[in-house]
Amino acid sequence: MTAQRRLLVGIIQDSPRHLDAAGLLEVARKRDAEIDRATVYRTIALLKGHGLIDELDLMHIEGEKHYYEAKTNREHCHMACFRCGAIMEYTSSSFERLKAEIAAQSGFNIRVVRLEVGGFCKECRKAAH
Amino acid sequence: MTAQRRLLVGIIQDSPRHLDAAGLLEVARKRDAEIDRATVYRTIALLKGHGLIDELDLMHIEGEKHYYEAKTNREHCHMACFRCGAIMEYTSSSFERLKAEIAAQSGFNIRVVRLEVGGFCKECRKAAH
DNA sequence: GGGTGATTGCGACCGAGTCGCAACTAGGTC
DNA sequence: GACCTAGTTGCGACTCGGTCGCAATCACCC
Repeated sequence: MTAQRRLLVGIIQDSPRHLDAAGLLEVARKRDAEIDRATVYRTIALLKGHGLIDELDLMHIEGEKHYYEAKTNREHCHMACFRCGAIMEYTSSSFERLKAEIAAQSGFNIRVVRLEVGGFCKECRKAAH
Repeated sequence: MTAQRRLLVGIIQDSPRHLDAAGLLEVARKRDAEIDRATVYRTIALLKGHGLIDELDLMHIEGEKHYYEAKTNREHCHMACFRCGAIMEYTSSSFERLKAEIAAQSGFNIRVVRLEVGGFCKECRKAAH
């Protein structure tokens, strides 16, 4: 447990928005100017491997970045609006049930689930071509 | 509609396995040695934009590649085994219902849905630590 | 068959992520 | 508290998936 790792974990847990590796580095540098890109990537890999954070693509709405969030106890999906870029979350017990169904039917030992939706949000629907 | 596009669409539709851009280029080159990397990427972007193909990450089991498949009429999810690397598909009406539920509850106009699962398959469960 | 807007191939480029290595540090041992 | 060592960091070079600008070419329409 190094100072760098404590810092990065804290940032991910406290961040209100989803951060990508570059964003995480940027925020971390404000508190530790010496922290390196490689350390950020290595810490992300470590946390991911231990199942402490989830990786998101958010439908690649903004380049090929990967975003990270602290693992929550409730499964939720991410919805990305192709027009305004808004990211919304949706939590549902149906999703939990589907996950259980998949595990039961396939015999899979599920470690990570990622449900992402792309489309147009309520506000942008009218304006969408 | 150019010969290159026809070729690429045909390959994606007929491929038994999920191809990434490099794999697609490789297969395409067997029938048209002149076809270029950029054309492959541009065609993928075109088809994706028209909603004719879906993009998959398959939980980044093998690097940061993106895989593509022709859009099917039934929603299905992809399960990737972290140990043996097998990719399995799972089709379920619960998934269709969840999609409808999300659309109804959020007011989202859903264009793309991606459900990916990572874990250990039936055969690898015993061996998994 | 000729014109033209879209598409291709090419090469240079970009940016996310990885790797090897030497310096450093956490935290266990005496 | 000083010492030791395995593990971690910072760094710079590198890989690789994907993009871009441009000149040549092609598909399609009249």
